[in-house]
Amino acid sequence: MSEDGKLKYYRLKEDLKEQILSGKIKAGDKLPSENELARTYCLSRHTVRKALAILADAGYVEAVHGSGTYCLKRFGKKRESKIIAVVTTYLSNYIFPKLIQGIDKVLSENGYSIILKNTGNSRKKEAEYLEDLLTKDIDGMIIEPSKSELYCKHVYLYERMEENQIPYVFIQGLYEQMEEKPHILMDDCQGGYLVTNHLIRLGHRHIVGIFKADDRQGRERHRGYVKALQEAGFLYEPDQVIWFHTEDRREKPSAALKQLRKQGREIDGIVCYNDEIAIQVMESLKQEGLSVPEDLSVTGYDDSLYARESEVGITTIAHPQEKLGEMAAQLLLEQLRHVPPEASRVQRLIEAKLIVRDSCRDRKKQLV
Amino acid sequence: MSEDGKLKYYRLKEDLKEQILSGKIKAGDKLPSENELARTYCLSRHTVRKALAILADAGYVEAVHGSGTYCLKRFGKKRESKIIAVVTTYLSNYIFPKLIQGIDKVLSENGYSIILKNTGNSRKKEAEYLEDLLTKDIDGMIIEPSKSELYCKHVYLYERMEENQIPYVFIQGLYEQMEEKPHILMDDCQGGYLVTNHLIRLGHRHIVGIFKADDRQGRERHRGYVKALQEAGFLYEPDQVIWFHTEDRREKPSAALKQLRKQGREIDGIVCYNDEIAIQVMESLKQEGLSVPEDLSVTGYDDSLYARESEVGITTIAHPQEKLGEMAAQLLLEQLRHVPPEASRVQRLIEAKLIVRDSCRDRKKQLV
DNA sequence: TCCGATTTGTTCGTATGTATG
DNA sequence: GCATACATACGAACAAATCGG
Repeated sequence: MSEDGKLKYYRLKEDLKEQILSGKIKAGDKLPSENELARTYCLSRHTVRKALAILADAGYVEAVHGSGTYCLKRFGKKRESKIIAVVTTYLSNYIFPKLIQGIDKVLSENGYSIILKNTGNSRKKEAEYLEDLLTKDIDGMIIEPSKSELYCKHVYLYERMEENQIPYVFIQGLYEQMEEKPHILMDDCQGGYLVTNHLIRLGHRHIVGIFKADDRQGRERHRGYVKALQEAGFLYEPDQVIWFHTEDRREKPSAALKQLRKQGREIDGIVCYNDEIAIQVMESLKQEGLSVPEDLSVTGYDDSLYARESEVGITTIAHPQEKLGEMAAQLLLEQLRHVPPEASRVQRLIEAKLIVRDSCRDRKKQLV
Repeated sequence: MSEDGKLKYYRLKEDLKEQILSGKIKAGDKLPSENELARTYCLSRHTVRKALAILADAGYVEAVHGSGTYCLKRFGKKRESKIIAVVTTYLSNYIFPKLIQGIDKVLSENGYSIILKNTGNSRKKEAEYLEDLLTKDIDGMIIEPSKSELYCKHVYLYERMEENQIPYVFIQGLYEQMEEKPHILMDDCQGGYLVTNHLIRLGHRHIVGIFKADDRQGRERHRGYVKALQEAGFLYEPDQVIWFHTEDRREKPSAALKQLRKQGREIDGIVCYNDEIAIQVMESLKQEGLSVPEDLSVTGYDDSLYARESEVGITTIAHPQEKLGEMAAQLLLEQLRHVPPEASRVQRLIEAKLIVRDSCRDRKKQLV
């Protein structure tokens, strides 16, 4: 019934819609007047009006009393919903509050609401939510991709977003195939470089790295770690690096470290993926009777509460998550305003900053 | 123009809408036929159809070909939007992530999306957001009231929510005038009782309390503190309690405590509003050359990272925020399912649990 | 500033098609 | 099959807003 091509108003409606979608009628164009359409299509004006009413209701055109009927810019979207979707991986993550705070600050100031989606770092969930969001009436999206180091199988969903004129901004991570899309990232490579370089300058020579294998941050921090080593003229030994995954994050790092030490490997410094891992490692070293920083230096990442409040303050990397949130929101707003004919290709890296605390020792000086 | 009462179809539409909203026409009722309406209102059938088309579009009625036009159940809401609004006070708060995680878990499992609103504990913002949400197409709301200890001047907005068939659940706090509304709260009184009683049982006699004056939690924890003192037969001295506000939370507690000690007041235990205050107090005591728990015992509240990771583990109160979130979401879902003829009046208190760490000393034993 | 042609908005009458009970 | 009710369609008239002259 709803596809009944016999109905006159339906055929006219479809014909006009096709002309709009194909570009024959462009945004802002004035449509033929009702009487003119009635003449050319051999219909009564009433029937023409019915077809136009449906198109107006669906947001394709707008009738202006006394002037004419005009084709709208963003077909199919009646009005701005003033809703932005924010898709994140973890809510439990200790950096999430800062991030969402930054996003909320900018967006709420501009009258937008946030719809929150949490993937739990699952690709399947991400795809599911993107599909759901496509059915909803959102104006834009800020997305932290799940397992961003893996090839993305649902690029088509992002393409559908673009077809629906829904701009989006990547944060924290980015799929390889989409590196030109607007995004805001932390300079994790630089952060990894900073901590490693810090240890090297304090006279460390045998620096183990512990990194997360299944996200961009892990890979980037590792890249910085390698860069610092090579710059200092040290040989990069893959054996010296421990890789862990989301699933084994609670045991793998300390277990693998014990293993390394059992193999008789000399270690004087450990660059950890983040503060949580640093805490875990320090706990494990303590149990083995080693003290930080006297016997071994340890660095963290994130400048979280762990780093500030733990027994031995952790030397770590601060990265302004709140600012990242703000910048991502700002970038999205720009995209919304310019109704981009050619999508603006803005990408930004946010600088990391070294925070020196008590978990690293200057090995060039003797212990007192 | 949109309020033009001169237009016939507009008047008929408004008249029918009024009859539906007032209950004269009930859900499921069959409306008079188009011809009948045309006769009784002295209109052409076309005009009647226009009015009915608008009502159908707005979701009040549904026309069934060959049968008649019927009044729908949830007037004005076309379909379930599957969106729930979550209104919180602070995003920066260290308990927010747990809370939202619990809410998200239950709601996303049931196919709902969350729209997030953050009031910054401002009444004005809360009212503003409620108005905004009323225009949006949400199915329900979970709300943490702002400055819940003050009288609520915008109850009318909550009444409008009910008129629009949008159920809501209060969490964390509750306005005095709305104590029968569905809510889920932490038993803060019990928590305050537990820590105070713990100190008393360890032989403390001069227990100072530090509480937040501008939220329900502060008042309730204070109530528990008083209850424990009275139960133990101690005199409750108001001078022994320090009240602070959101604005002076960073200085007031430690400053007022110094003042008390300067006045020569004997103190052997301090019950703090939360872990953050406990950390602040412990820092301040340290500067004065006092050690915790040897010289003074201190308790916190929240079982946050501060309590777990600080130098001296803080004896504190755990309250499962994630569970609170889950229960609130569950309660809201119940409300949504039952489409309550009489709003179900469910209220629940979640039990507090004492976590003993190292910040309290047993004063009945001598120090070694 | 006003006029008048054009265009959309409202309202009526009438006829026919089609689904329901 | 028939009455009833909604759906589509045509024609006509007037009202109200727009816009160029």
